[in-house]
Amino acid sequence: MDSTNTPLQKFYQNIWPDISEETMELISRKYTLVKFKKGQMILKPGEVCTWTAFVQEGIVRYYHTANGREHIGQFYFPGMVVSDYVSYIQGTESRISIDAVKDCTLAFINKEDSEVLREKIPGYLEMILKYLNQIYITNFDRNSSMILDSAETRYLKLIKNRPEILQQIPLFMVASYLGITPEVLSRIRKKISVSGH
Amino acid sequence: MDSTNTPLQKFYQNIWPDISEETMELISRKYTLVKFKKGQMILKPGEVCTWTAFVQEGIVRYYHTANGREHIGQFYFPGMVVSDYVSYIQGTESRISIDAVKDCTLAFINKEDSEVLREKIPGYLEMILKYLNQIYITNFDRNSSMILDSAETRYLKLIKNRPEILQQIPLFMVASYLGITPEVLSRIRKKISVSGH
DNA sequence: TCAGCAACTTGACCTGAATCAAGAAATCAT
DNA sequence: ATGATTTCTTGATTCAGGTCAAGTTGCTGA
Repeated sequence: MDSTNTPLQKFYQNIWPDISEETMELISRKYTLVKFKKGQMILKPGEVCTWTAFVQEGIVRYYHTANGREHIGQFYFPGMVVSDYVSYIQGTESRISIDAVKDCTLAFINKEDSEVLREKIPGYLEMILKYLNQIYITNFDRNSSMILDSAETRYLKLIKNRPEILQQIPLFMVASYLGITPEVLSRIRKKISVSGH
Repeated sequence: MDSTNTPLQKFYQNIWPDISEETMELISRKYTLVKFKKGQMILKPGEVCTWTAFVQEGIVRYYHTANGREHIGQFYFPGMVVSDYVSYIQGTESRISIDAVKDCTLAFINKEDSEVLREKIPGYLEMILKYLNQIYITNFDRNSSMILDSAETRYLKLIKNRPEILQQIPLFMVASYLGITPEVLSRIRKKISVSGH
């Protein structure tokens, strides 16, 4: 196995620039790789989420189901961390679903192992805090946009800020992520392609 | 000054049940009380937020301004922590406003003093993490509700989960917090008072 | 390679919430 | 107290986005 350069290791080296070889090694050993086929469920509502995972390859999403319709909350690309953090913290039954948008490989670590790392590795807690701060900002911006911006503005911001989503995710899922129906997204795209050309 | 029982101290004792007298004393000394009159600005857009504060007394809100309209993001009651955490973390100019909904007293601590506490007090970082986890859940629930629920459902949940808001905040601000106009809130209330009796 | 299905588009119509306007009720300042 | 301002309500109308229906396009798998 290539000991550098995996998305997991890139993540740690990025968020924790002076991380030592030994620490990186210690962390890496706690993770277990699991592959999922496109469409396969990773977490179902009602289950308790006792893990967090890195996307090593492929794409994952989480979504709510309400009135028989899916509302996608986030897409996770290689290098990103995925979990139902609410269920994970509280130990409560998950109210969301997580599944594979494309064939993917995830690196899992369970709660107990995380706690071991937290106790053994000085600086691990700081790293978690730093990560949570990043997530806080990402979530804040996304939620602000949902409240303040029109559907068209949200779409334009998505093109600008997360073009990989447009390139790699089917439009009906992009629509769900934007909080609109596929029909409305189709009309927005038509309008922009006309006015923008 | 009464050394127990202030909202600040209740907060710490609650989130950190086995906190020592000395630690509590050390923390308390870093905070500075400031009073604000109803309507007075506490943080303006463009300023960098270098502090966090406890509400000791009164009510505070944060809001976005877009297209000349206010969108209230949160109300803070005694015992709650208020800050522009995005600006605080990143050191960037704030995009939100914080002001006093009622006359209030806040206990401020600045970023440098927080960092001193973080270095000196074992367990302080764990406490911050625990607090951030709470905030994560609160925000997640609120944002999910904004996406999944109708205006009426959001109002009914507010009555159930945060009755103090209905009791102490003018309706036009409640409407803004719910993401609707005062007219729509008025109609929802009328409908419920008819059907509910 | 082509049948079958899923994704995307387009049109017609509907609906929840916003907007505009105008009173009524409550609150505040002098 | 009382006039002025702010908040709340009600009605009429508009609008962004949703719904329903019917294609079209494009992918997929034997």
